[in-house]
Amino acid sequence: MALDIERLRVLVEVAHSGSIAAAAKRMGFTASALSQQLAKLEREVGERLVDRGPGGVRPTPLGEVLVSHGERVLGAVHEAEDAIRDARRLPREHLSVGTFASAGQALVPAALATFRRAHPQVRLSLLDIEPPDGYGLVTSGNLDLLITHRYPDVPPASAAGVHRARLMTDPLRLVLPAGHRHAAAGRLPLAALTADEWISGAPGVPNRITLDGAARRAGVELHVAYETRDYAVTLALVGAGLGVALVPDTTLRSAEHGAYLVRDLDQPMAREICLVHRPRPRTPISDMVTYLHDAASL
Amino acid sequence: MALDIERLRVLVEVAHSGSIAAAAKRMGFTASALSQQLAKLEREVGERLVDRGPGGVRPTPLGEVLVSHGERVLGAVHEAEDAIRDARRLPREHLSVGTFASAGQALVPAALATFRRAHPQVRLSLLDIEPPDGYGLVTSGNLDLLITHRYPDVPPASAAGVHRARLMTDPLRLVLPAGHRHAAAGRLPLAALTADEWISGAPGVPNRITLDGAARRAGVELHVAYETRDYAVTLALVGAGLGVALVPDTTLRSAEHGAYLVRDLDQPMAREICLVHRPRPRTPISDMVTYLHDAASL
DNA sequence: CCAGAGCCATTAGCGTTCCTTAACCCTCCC
DNA sequence: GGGAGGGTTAAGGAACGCTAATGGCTCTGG
Repeated sequence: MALDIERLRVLVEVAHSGSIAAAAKRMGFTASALSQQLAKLEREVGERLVDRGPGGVRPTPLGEVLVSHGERVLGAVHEAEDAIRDARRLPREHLSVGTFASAGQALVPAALATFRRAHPQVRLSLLDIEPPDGYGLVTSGNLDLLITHRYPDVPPASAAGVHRARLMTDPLRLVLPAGHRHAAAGRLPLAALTADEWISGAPGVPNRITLDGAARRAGVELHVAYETRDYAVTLALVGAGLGVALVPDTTLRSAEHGAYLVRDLDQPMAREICLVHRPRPRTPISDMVTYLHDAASL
Repeated sequence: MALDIERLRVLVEVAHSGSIAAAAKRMGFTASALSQQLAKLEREVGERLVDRGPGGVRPTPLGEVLVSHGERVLGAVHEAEDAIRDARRLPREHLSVGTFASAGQALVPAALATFRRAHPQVRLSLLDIEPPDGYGLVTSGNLDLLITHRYPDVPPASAAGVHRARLMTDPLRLVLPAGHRHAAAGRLPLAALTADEWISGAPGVPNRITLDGAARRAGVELHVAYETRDYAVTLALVGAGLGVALVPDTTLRSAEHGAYLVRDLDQPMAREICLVHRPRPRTPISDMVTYLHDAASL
């Protein structure tokens, strides 16, 4: 067996993109080309590597294995290219940063602005990546820097082969409608809010996992009436008096003030915002890490 | 810059083989093909990667960098292939072992015989590799197992990315001609042997480095009159009364007895025999490691 | 000193591979 | 039911990489 690396790259890109068509667009090929290469790879391996479904493809278990190994191969290639650049004293001309939606509002713009002043010649690209995705993109070198988060009770993604460090701790604060019956309280136990309707993510969304875990530990049952993962929508719903919610502090700081009150739970919780990158980052990646830490410490 | 991985493989194979022609033979291509691929790679990188000399080529400094990265890439590909084999429960059909010359006499044959009984369907290939070479072959996956050694005072090869463990300690013993003036002694200081002619390797050969280091520490000057790295030749020279030498114990045990005496230095020295392989070896590599440990403990 | 052997670079030419185009099948959704 | 998005298949054409042949270079041996 001799795996062709270009085909491996196709598999990885397809897995990252979620569909053959999207991967083809990213790579500048037609979907037909990728389909053929993928079929050939499956013939070589002797087993299906992706399940074709409507709306896209998903790797099979064996496909997952090969994707993760393929990411390591591509990562090693990227490191080789970086080494050549370093040895020849050539500057890096591109930097790609992935971030989750709610981090993009305050943290990232400030750091990006500083970066642009310091490295005007480096082309920046920003990519929306919802945790816990994105680790594979860092491993394969497609992504230079990933800004991700870890909510309480959410099992941590494996960071094998990459470096992950906490950027900041972001408290999850309690948001109540104006005029809520507990508006006078400073800190509230979860048990005082069992009669309220909650606004959180759908099952599986980090915010929801954290909320469910807290409820379980407090021995209470909460009623999630509205499911959204968008905190702007959440705040609008709270402002309309439809329920209560847990919202990260950074999101509140950059949000328009509305008809809601911010309080805290008696058992404080927080999400961690993390940076993920390949080991031993060099400039300009290391600079961007610095700027992000600066922005986070304000 | 987008490094082509097949060209990287060419570079690595050429570096390992020491010449384009030899690498071409190994890979089943013509020398012309590899020459072209190598030239194209150099054009992409923008700098020379190998120095063409008579009798072969040697990597430039930048070439060395790219070779070591290329080895990691190829190693990751081999790991991917192994993962596929494991996932599909397919047996491994080939195992390649590299060893230095003087280990092949007792240790390796015993282990290989056991291995052949346990895994008759696995094709074995044995390769002569003189330390400190061979680590790159393990990294790239071309070699499954490397039996190497570390002599005192010899700077250790970097084992980054691979696993190295001591297989056994092999004392370096003093060999004197029959009838030597110190034949009655059991242990001798190096200072007692400054009048003798020594048999050792040429400068740079591990045996010689160890001997020079010991002489330096003892504050004495030794006279190396005969240079050979072949211990059979060494023993024959000693037997002929031409000088004294340091010879590994394992070599003595598998050698024909001759007209020489075996004694020890008062400051005992030993070489270490080490096994090098990729991390997390699976069967049958792990079995071979076991058999080698068994053979070493006899 | 010259002939021969090795080794590498170059060029011409061929063969294979891979990509694109185009058409068809499928599911989902308005 | 038709359109949109996604995946596959078949056929042509372009590009890439290999082989073969030639020439230059160095070292070696008679």
